[in-house]
Amino acid sequence: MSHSSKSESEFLKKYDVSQFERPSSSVDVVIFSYFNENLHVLTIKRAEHPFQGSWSLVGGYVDLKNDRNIEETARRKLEEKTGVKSPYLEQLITIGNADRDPRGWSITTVYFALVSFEDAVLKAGYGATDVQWSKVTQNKVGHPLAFDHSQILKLCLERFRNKVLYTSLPGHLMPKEFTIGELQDVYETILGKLVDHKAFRRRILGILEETGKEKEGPTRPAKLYRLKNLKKPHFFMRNMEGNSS
Amino acid sequence: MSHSSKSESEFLKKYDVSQFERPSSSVDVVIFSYFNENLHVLTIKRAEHPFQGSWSLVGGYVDLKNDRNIEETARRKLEEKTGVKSPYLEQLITIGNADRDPRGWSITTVYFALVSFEDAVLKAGYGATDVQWSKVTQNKVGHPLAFDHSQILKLCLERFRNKVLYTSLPGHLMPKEFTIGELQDVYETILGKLVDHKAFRRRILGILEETGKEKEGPTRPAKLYRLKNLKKPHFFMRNMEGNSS
DNA sequence: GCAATAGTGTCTATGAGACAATATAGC
DNA sequence: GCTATATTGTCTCATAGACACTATTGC
Repeated sequence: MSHSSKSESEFLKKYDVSQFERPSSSVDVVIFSYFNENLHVLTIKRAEHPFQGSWSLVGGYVDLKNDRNIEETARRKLEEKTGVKSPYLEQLITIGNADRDPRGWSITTVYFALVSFEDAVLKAGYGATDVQWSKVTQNKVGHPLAFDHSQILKLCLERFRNKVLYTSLPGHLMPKEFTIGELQDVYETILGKLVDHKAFRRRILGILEETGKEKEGPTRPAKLYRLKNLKKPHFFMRNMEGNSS
Repeated sequence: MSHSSKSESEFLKKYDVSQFERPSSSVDVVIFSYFNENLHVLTIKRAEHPFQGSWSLVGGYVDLKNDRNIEETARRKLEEKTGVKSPYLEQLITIGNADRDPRGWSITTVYFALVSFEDAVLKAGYGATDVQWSKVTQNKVGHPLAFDHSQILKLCLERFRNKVLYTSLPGHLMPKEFTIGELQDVYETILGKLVDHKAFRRRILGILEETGKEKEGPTRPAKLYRLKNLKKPHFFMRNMEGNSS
């Protein structure tokens, strides 16, 4: 501690954390999953005021006693509602202003998570009377959301959609083993447009590995793949189509 | 207010904002500029504890009375030190944990800004005894930084460097009019490697417009350009070279 | 055989990398 | 002329898009 000095430690001893008014600090997690040919986002029905009885995204206050950092807050909330322990989790943005919460100045750090539908076991838990997957269509869910959560969802979808153009992120929405066709369906749903299957295969094959198994069906069986190096997502050198900026 | 109800307004009336302990909320701004063939970042010498007398990035607490949102906090801090009113400003990341500030749990939202050297008029102002551009070399400045600011700077440089591969961001470090060669120098400094000049011109010309003027010198004069549509930065469809992920 | 889905072959278009060639200034 | 820097020409290479073609299943 080269910067430390007697006067600094004395300063800290006398420092009063409640000296200035602080905004509230929360974390929201936009949890996506894919099933029934649709993207879904996890929503909870709020048990308490404000917005009691409204649907909202998953979120909560940072727990200064138990969370070591804000990402832990996000993981805790996510596991509390879905039971999923190591999802794809990425920090999206932080929104802070005087108006977003009727209780006053509020700052929220928004994460977005991708979980496989099979892995999630929903549980309302503390603060919620219900929890459910809400179908995402047209940058929205079918009901209004509390606070500025509709805006947050929209922002998140835009970022996700853009990132899908040059990453393998949708792979994290899949079960452990899947066919290229199934993965392409997910890409097409998220992007809202069809993708050439030859170009898609060529591109995506680089980050998949064969399982040796096949998916049986009423027509020609498809090879089952899994994601290669699950550590970090892959970034392609080129975007898939129309640049969105 | 469809969600509102008598009980909600009563709840709000009785709501005590100091009920739960809150972390401190600050904003840090990594302000970059380019001159003397080097990237520089703005640093201030701290007037107060903690880290009194150390150099640090520009930052400060959110002012609940005067800032309408956290981006305004960032702009306020930036203008306070540089006088620049509308720089390129982008939110980078939010870091929150119990250890980064000796005063306790602290959350900071980090922005990064690009300003033209000519536009900045430095002023130490409140909380600083000095302010200066620190030369950036090897992901670092020449002196230690307070708090976790060295880490934040490194993170910021990595993100910036990566973004330079597919955007026109370095254009915001230039004076209003500049030559393609000058812009290429900036790209090369940031990336830490040489760039083929033909490929660079081809790519960058799409987002520049001629001023009709030329830069005189001891050799062949170079055309002066300015950035096209100053509104939003351009994203190229392809990266410039080795993908960094 | 047919229908349906899986998977391949192959041509074109775009734009980056490499690098040689040419242009224009001061001397 | 020579030097230095600016600017262009052009070949190659990687990879996306388009789209026709072949393969394998159930019926």
